[in-house]
Amino acid sequence: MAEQSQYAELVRQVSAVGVVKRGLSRMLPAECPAGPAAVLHLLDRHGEMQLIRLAELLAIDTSVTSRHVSHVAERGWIERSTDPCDRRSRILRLTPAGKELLDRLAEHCTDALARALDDWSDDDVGQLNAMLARLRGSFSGPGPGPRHPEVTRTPA
Amino acid sequence: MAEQSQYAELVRQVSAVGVVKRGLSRMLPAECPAGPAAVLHLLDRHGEMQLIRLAELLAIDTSVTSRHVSHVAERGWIERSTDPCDRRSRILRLTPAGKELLDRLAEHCTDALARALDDWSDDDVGQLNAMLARLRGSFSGPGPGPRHPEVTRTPA
DNA sequence: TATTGTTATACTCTATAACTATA
DNA sequence: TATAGTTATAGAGTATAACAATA
Repeated sequence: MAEQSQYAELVRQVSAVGVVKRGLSRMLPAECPAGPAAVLHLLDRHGEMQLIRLAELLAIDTSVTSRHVSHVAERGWIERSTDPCDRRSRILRLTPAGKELLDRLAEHCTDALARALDDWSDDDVGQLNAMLARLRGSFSGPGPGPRHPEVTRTPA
Repeated sequence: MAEQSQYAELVRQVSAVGVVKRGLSRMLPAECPAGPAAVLHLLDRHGEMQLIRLAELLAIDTSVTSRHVSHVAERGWIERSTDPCDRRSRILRLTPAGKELLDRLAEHCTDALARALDDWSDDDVGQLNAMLARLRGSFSGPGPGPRHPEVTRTPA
């Protein structure tokens, strides 16, 4: 159990991760922004899957996932085939073109990250990855609690 | 210097921090979303300052900062007084009402975080904070490199 | 009736660019 | 001319709700 000042600092640090995200986004081509890129990455890493599972891995709503998926499907980077076992669902699979794009992005991002993080050891990055994964786990668990209650509002 | 697989994982982890950010946002009242809340927090922590300095601390554009500041100023949580030394700039200062709101938010968030992170030690949180700060530093430095170049685009 | 996926709508956060007022 | 701040516009990302098709 940590102290309150640590929590406040954590909230600030998490908010400020936005700068890093935007930095990473700028490495991506306009045609394939961060959301769609994450779709390609997960399909490559975990293999073909249904949309609902993809949404779980992305930790976002299925409606949003559906749009990202449409984006990459329209460009031929993935294909959607109807599941013969359950014709409601569609199987999402990376195409060779998608794999090519992904490899190109990975290479490009690696170069840029290697420059930005040249003083980070492999172990440093591994530790940060582990802590972020743990943080996410702590938040997806029983839920972070209810929405903030009543606020004494100053009239607009 | 870390390996490529670690970088790829880092990109995913950073993207996925969004879940945590949204979890934190849900703790906030509708009247004071995350952006404005960060303004209050920084003014409390660093004392009165100009908008341009606030934008630096938030690591966002001054135009965006200006809107967040207007949001909290309209609700009486901060006051903007013209700097007598330089009448172009305005001094931003937390009001007692703003301080009250902030304390209420801090208490509420601390409770929720204490529940979500009950198995994190003070040291764990401190380490994560330090690594996130370092990560941000690595990205604000000489710049993460140029935008992604040409993409062999599949016709839409 | 429940589930998979899609679409419509709205909100937050952000950047770029054009503008005002002051230095 | 340059700087502090504001506003207009646009884009990415998200959630909620309503909907279609299938189970």
